[in-house]
Amino acid sequence: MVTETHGQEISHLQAERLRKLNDLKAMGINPYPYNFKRSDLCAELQDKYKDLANEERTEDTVIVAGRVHNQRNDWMFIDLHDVSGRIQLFSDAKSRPEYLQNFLPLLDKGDIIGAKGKIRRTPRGELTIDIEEVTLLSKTLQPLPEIIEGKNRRLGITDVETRYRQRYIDLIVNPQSKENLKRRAILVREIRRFLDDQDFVEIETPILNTEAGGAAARPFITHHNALDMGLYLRIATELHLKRLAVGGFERVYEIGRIFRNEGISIKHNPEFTSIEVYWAYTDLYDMMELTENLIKHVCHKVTNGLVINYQGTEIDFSKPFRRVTMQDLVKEVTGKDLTGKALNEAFEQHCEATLIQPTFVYDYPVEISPLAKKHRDKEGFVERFELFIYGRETANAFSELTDPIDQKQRFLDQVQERVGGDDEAHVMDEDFVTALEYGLPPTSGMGLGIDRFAMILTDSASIRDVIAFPTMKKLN
RNA sequence: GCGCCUGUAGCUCAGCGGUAGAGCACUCGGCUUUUAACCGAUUGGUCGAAAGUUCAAAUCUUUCCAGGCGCACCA
Repeated sequence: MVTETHGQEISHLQAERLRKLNDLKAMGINPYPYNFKRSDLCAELQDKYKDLANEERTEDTVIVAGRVHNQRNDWMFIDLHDVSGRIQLFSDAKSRPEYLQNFLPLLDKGDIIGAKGKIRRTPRGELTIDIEEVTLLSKTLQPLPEIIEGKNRRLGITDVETRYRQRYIDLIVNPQSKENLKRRAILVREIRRFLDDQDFVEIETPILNTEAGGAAARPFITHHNALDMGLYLRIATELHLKRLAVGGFERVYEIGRIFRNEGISIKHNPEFTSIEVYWAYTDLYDMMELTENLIKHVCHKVTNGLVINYQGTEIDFSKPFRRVTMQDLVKEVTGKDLTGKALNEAFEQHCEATLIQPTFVYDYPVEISPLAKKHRDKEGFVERFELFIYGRETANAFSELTDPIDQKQRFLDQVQERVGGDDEAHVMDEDFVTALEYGLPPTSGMGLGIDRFAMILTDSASIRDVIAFPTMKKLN
């Protein structure tokens, strides 16, 4: 049977749910009520009664609420899931009250319900609530993918397009997807906690800017109507945070969304989240310490350990991270002693992919680092490091360039490159140079890709598995 | 942007010139303290879209749409 709702054809599965919805309404039941008070979460009950023996009953009445994931034997057994976990509900078809006999068959898998009853453990060892009352809290009109769990049964949906476009379905039926986002939330929380505990201050800087600076990347362009003015979405938070350091915020950071108008891949999403940290009166080597400690802290809090498995490869965060200069590394791998852009190219081509374990690569050529301070000893180099994990750049840091005259010249060099056809070269930021003229203390700065770090800590192959709603093409 | 691959029922997939299929889900009946419950019956499709070749197209060709992977770009 195919009928219609708001102009769209619907399947017989949806029609069946609509029929049940109407039957419920005819019974005087509001399928979308306003609130519900529960006494316990499922996981709390599982823990509280973990010592309850098989076949043992209690007189403890509890109230739970959640989504119906499965039912067996004409709603005799119901698997109910809430944010914490699951519990089984029981209602004997032979002895249940008439209203339940009429009401329960009008439910569907996926419906949100509340239930009240006494706790017991079945002969098979399943903690169960004997239903006394059931309340419909939200009727589902869409059929859900398979959500029955079992050893030989595949779970949920595997179609990645559906998973990304309709993440709510993915989250309902695929426990791993929910776990990834939970872990990401812990990761972000622990970064904040680690920095806040050391008196770093989080400050939000503009996303809309008249110029997109602080990185080499193509920006997104938008428009402000009232001002009739073109604006760019930020490609980095760097230049604003350093202005804050000029203003006296000696320890400052921002966790925020960055937008880069570039390709999409397994490790690139057009919008992604970075953290940038600026720490006055310190240099690159202090920042290396801070970064290593931050990563170890977060890894421990998220995974409960320091040795993790990523895509079948063990990654060990427990030992001191390797530290090697770009020149030494390139020489080690290729036997060549290079400088400048050639050094960086050789590094990217031959070395990056080999850096599986956490590795700080430092001392970068000045040509590719227009915001980093010149190396105190080595001509042609800057004080910069990048942290590589699983062959991927995960963090990037400098002894920040604080000399306004040098900074102006570096910007001018970038402008020349832009004129020469490099549309990703940095743009001139006169006000930033002016800020430096007011005095930026010696400062180290570090940026870290939250999404890529989250991939590592959730064992996700794709960046899209740690972004709730990744960028997708419009349909039709 | 380029190359390779994918798109069939709510979900997972088979079919690859000859009437559109399976398992699970849904619905109905049976049975009732299950653990993928079980037994039986039914229902369910513009085979991503359009055009072409053919007596005949899910299947072959072309174009388009969406997605995946790799390369390029990049963090």
